[in-house]
Amino acid sequence: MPASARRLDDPPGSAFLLAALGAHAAARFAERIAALDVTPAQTGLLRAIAATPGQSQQAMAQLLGTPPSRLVGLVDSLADRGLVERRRNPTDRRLHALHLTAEGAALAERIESVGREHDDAILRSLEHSERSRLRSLLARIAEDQGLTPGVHPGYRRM
Amino acid sequence: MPASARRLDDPPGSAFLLAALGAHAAARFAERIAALDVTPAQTGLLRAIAATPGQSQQAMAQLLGTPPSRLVGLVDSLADRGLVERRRNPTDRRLHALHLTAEGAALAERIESVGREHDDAILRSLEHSERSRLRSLLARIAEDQGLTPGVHPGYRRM
DNA sequence: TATTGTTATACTCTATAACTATA
DNA sequence: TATAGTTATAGAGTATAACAATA
Repeated sequence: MPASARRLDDPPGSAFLLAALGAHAAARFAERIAALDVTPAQTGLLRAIAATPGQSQQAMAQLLGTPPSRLVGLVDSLADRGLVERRRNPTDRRLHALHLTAEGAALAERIESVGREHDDAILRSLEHSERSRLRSLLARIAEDQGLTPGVHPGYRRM
Repeated sequence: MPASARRLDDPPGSAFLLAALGAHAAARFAERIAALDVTPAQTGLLRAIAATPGQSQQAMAQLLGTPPSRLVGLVDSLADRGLVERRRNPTDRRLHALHLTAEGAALAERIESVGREHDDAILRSLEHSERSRLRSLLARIAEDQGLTPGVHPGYRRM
């Protein structure tokens, strides 16, 4: 067997494993939350509003790393269902502060709970000690790579 | 602070970290190989052909988990550049066996080398012993979750 | 009649840039 | 004139299903 073919048959690197497993985890999560009739992007926005309510759409767009125009559609889709509110700032009427409604907060908690089930399903083959070791390794990489905690980088041009 | 808000401020689970880091790694890899004028999907196909040459497009589509119609465009894009060859089977002229050309094999090796640089960049914050521990944890999850080794699950409806 | 590969069509997602309303 | 948000438009990527060639 020629050297080139041998090399291509080699197992791919850890970064590839990470990408493959990440895509798998994301797809499985999307399936779970589809039962709640929300998309991953909507979920991330709900999470972000819950974590820091009252921000303007511009500020939120910057936090998530998305063009403001994309945020409009996401906010619309949640506002139409009464999950999110735009509150106009009386001082500067250009600003729309984002808040969860009571239903939005309730849904966010349901999603959080689905997330825990999802976590267990993905990590079921690891012991508890291994899970925390994995978690700390991943957290270190995420910090080193400059990822914003709790924000999926998929909002940035993918 | 109410309980609901506290919970939503909690760090997300490991599966979320995995998804976020995987998307990040995939995006950085896409940037690197853009210099070679190939996309991640093309890269995966080149890899698959290199690993198991001579397969029909149907067989390849099944291996990658993609509709055969999607494979046509990918193969076209590589064949137009002289990287991949369709060889018609004289016995059954419906079948097109996929092979790399010499240039295709050379490009596949360049990509492999870019992949190693990419790996180092993503994992630079970990010691060597930590990298192998991470690798073995990820490999176990991948196997438990039924991922085909060396194949990115993104070929399946995303 | 069944199968391989291809093409045609339509749909989803997204970014860019023009536009409005407020300041 | 500058900024927040919105709308319009166009492009990329993909799946579904119809189709042609071959068996």
